[in-house]
Amino acid sequence: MPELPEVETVRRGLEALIVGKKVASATSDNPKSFPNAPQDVASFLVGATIQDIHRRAKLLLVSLSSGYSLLVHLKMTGQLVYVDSGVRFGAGHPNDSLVHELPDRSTRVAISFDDGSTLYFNDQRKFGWVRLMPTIEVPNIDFMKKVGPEPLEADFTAAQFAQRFARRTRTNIKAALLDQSVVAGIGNIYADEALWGAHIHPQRLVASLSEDDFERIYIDVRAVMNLSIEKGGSSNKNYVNAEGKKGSYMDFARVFRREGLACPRCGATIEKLRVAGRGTHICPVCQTI
DNA sequence: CACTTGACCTGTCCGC
DNA sequence: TGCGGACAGGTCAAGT
Repeated sequence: MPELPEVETVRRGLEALIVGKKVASATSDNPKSFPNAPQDVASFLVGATIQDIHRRAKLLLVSLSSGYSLLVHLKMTGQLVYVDSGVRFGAGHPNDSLVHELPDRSTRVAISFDDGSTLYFNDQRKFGWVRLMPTIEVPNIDFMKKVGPEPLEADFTAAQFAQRFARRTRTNIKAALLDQSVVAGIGNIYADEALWGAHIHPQRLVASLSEDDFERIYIDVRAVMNLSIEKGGSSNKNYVNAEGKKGSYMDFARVFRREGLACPRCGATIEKLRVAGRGTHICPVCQTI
């Protein structure tokens, strides 16, 4: 599911909804989804107050007054949905059949607050996870040491962006964009959207790209991600924000999941191929090898 | 090291 | 209507 814009949308929602709340109880039915739940929940989660919500790449970091943090990775189908009394999951979506009560069969973790509200971690495919660990240790985890820079930071330049690819010259640009250690937060949707914007074919070898090519990719990565955050992210299927509502970026997508439709720039028919093991969408006229 | 592929899971869709 | 296979927004652990 969620790439940087979706995780950032969830982060902003949670910031408004749960900061300052005190945890009353927490349950998990699936050890894979919350591995250290049994031993640490009672000691470091229950009774703690939510202090703030940060994001690094696609990872959410919820810091607690106990000195511990809750780390959440949504992977492909994870959702964090806050439910106040009386609010139903999916409410507000045009398709009424999506509206139902939580928890449901994809609920893996439920964290309840002392005001009666609950935060649900739902994850159909069980790839995502929640982990509790001391806040002071967070910067030392492998993820933090390996992950690349945040592409939307104001001081992140086109030259720095291009430099990050120096290590990945023998592969294609799509695989390199998806590599979280190069630049953080880009996933399958925004890789395709940005490469279309930059007129670059996803199978172009990194070594063949010019400074000018990198600058166009840099500009488009930032443009599509900023637009998506503004639109509340992309909802292909599972993604919803912290209030259970879908994002609308897919209404603005130019190539992603638009195979068979017209390229909005030249009118040619958009094609789907497989690059770096992922479904990949291109305009065969605008993007040539 | 850099690179590729398959695995992790559940659900849905598409062709027979 | 049923069944098998491909595929789905992301990482990992293996292999070369």
